[in-house]
Amino acid sequence: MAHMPASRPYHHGDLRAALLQSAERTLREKGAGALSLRELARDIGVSHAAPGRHFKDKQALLDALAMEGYERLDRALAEAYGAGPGFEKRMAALAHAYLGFAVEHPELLELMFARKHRPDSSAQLGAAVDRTFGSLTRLFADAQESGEIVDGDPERIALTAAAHLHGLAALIASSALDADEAVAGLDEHVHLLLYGLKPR
Amino acid sequence: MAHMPASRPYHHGDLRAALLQSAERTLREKGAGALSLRELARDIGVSHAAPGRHFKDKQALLDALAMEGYERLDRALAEAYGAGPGFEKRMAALAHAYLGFAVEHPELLELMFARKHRPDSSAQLGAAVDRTFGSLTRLFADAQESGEIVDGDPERIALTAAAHLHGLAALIASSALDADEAVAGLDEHVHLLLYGLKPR
DNA sequence: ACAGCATTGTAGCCGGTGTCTACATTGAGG
DNA sequence: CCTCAATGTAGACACCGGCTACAATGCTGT
Repeated sequence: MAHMPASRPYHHGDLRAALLQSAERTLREKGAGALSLRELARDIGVSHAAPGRHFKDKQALLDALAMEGYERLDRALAEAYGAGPGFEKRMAALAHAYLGFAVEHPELLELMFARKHRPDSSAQLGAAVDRTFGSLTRLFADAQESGEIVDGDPERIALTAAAHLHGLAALIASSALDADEAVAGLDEHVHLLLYGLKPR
Repeated sequence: MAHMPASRPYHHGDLRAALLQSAERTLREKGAGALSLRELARDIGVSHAAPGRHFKDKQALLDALAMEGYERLDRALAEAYGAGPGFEKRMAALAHAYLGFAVEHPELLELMFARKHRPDSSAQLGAAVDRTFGSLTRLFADAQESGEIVDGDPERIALTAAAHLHGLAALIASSALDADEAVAGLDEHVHLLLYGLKPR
């Protein structure tokens, strides 16, 4: 089927994907609060009840969107992790990747870490969070073995770095912090994280 | 009108405060998404349009709630700052105060750092953020003078600490991180922040 | 090939919501 | 005491999410 005829077929083909795509667009442009299932359906050209066949309710759509966000963020972090050998290089790459994601998709980040999820989705999303911070855990486990990082519970150390990055990202996403400024000073931030606030 | 049983006076007296109080309650109990102006009005016993006299729209109410949140957080941080002399003591107290707030009022924290605010409110809220992190800035400025803290742009140093704390708080509020666990390991986190991840 | 059936889309309804406007009641100041 | 701004009310409107009954479609087993 080369082209869609003037009259749409009764079945859309892949409504679910179309909904997610359109939803992501309006999320980016108008924010999560302005997202309406009916408007999505109108834009796509199906009836207002059609989305209900693919998402149990609105929150299910938002959760699916959040999952997509985690996948994207994971890819970005994994790519950064492979940016080359060397702990500090990788650390800097991960930091830039995380903040870059926050700058490019602030609404999505907010959605991913929103506290309102359907109970059944929250398990998947929790796993997604663990996966996301997994790159960090791996990085620090490796660095600890080679003695580049202080001893101690690796989980806690990874959490320290994760909290630091997520804090910056969250402040950017909530526009409490100027994005460009934060990115510009990011290397210095990473340095402070690694070497501490106490003089050496 | 005829039927007013218990003869509530036509004017409520302080509807604005009552709205905020009731809103804060439902925010705590059912979350921000479940907040309805009409329901608030019903609970208080006024007509559905009465809230409109005190808040231009729903977002204005939420913004006012967020402002209250900042005031509370500021008080908690100021109190922690006065927890006694000594940089490290104050730092620990601030950290516990911030995370305590996140544990007790996760929905409020999310609301405070939501990215959807009325344009006119966002200025006030931005100022509130600065005020909130002001305690940190002050703390680090003092510590820097007495040589307890590494040299460098004090704003950036304060932001490092702020990001760290806010990251932990945000992860708690989004229930991506277990609250008790985070609070239990908080002193260790502060230590890592101060002394860095690199071995000394 | 084709009958049966699960999947997907439709139309209509319901209760609820935010916001607007016209009107009613009140209390405070000239 | 009289006016008038502030506050509360009632009704309307458009929209939304979710449900149900129904229609069109396409897959699968025989």
